[in-house]
Amino acid sequence: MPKSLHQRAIEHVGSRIVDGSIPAGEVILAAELESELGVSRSVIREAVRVLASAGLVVSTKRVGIRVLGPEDWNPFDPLVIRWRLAGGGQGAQLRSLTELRVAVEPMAAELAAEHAPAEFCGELLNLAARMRHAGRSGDLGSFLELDIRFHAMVLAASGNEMFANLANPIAETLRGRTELGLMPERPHEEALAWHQAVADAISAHEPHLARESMELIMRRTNQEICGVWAHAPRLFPQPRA
Amino acid sequence: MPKSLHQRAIEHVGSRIVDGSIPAGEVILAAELESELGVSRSVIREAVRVLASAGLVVSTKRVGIRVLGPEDWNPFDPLVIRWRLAGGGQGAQLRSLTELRVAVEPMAAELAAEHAPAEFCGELLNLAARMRHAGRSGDLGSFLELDIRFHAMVLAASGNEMFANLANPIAETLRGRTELGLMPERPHEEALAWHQAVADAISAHEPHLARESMELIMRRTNQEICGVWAHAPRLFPQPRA
DNA sequence: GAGACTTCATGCCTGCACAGATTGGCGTCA
DNA sequence: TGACGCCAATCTGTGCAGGCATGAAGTCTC
Repeated sequence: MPKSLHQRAIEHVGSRIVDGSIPAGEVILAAELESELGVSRSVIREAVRVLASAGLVVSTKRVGIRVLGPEDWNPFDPLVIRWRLAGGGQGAQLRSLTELRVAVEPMAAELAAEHAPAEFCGELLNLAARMRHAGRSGDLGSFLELDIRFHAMVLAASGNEMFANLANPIAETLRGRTELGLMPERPHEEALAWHQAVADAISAHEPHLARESMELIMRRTNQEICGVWAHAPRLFPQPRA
Repeated sequence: MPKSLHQRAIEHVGSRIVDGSIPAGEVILAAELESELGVSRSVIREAVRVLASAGLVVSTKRVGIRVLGPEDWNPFDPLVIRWRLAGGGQGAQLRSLTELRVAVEPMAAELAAEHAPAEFCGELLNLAARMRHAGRSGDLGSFLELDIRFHAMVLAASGNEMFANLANPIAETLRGRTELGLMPERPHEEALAWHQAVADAISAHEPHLARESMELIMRRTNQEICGVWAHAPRLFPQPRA
């Protein structure tokens, strides 16, 4: 599937910046990229503009396109997240996203219990039942996809569009977790019960119970993931802004 | 200060989309924008590419530049957040950001207590002391700026770059809250004590205490903000993805 | 209703002029 | 001699104008 030249240019440069192939501080010239990719100026210029909007580069006259470091990247940019998950900084990205999940999902469950429309409640109950079935029969592939849809549904049901927007990176987190073999052979019976409890509490409009049930899930998630990547270096910006 | 034509084009089109002047579904032509802004194609094309990366538009051959609706916007894009805060959707944006704060900041405080380098602890204690002084003397302007720096410092001290990146929108949230007169005449003595407790707990490396103290702050914040904007409509995407 | 044809806006390319930041040379002065 | 300040050359992104290619939408025919 040959995408547009524009997208390929973004991909080519952006992925190399995020995986460290092009170090921060490096200065590249638009003309270099033109000949390197065999495309014209307009393609390069438009791609650079998009990369600049993600904080990956700044372009200044007479000097060129300066590559910025991780402290300047927009960590919520979907492209940045994807490139980080694909490359070497995978562990740090998974840990960051998991910490975000642990913070956000209990709140999302609480809000969902207050505001979720009926369709979402029905779908949540449906998903919880199917998760139990898939989990008990050991169908890990189906379980993963149902798990993804369950958590995306809770985030959407919160009615907070920022929460809902985290569904995609969180889905990638869940996929990454299973790909790396951080999941148990088959889901714990407790986990199945907790998901059911979340769906029940949201459907019954019990915010406090929904939050607590989701916190149980997140507590285990946090142990599973953040323990593994605890050694990965943390990024601290300059204290003085 | 006349910015670059590129930035002005982004601003012109993007702000009109977010504030609803250009409704979702509308199709605009690049040629229209050229004559409307009196700039050349390259400027328009580069601007459209950036707007497309934020999910505001999609451009397809033979049809033009189609404006997308709020459900497709990237709610974490700094430009989108700024435009939403500037326009009519201000209330919903403030509520969303506040809910995000309430979820994230206790977790950030917990992580900060585990990982924060010494410089951050010193600065936090310093800021807490100055906040108390400014708060008791009724200097609300200074208090606001110190409050912003305090919360930004906690987020940075968590060592999670996604949390740290929320400092700017959260700062705007705090400014918006005071501009709209949602703050008390002078800060409550309790609030001053809670901020001090957060700084103390982080400095003493007591994660649980840091989280609980921050939760006290957030609980009040949530009451102050989300109560006011409770009526604003919530955005629910389609349950079926 | 299926397929071929026309249409038309974006995709992509190229040449040119301009603006502004860096660099280095030049002259001045201590 | 050496350090400083000014100015001009230079280099690179910014913006402009125009061209052809592409492919999706609509139309027409069978």
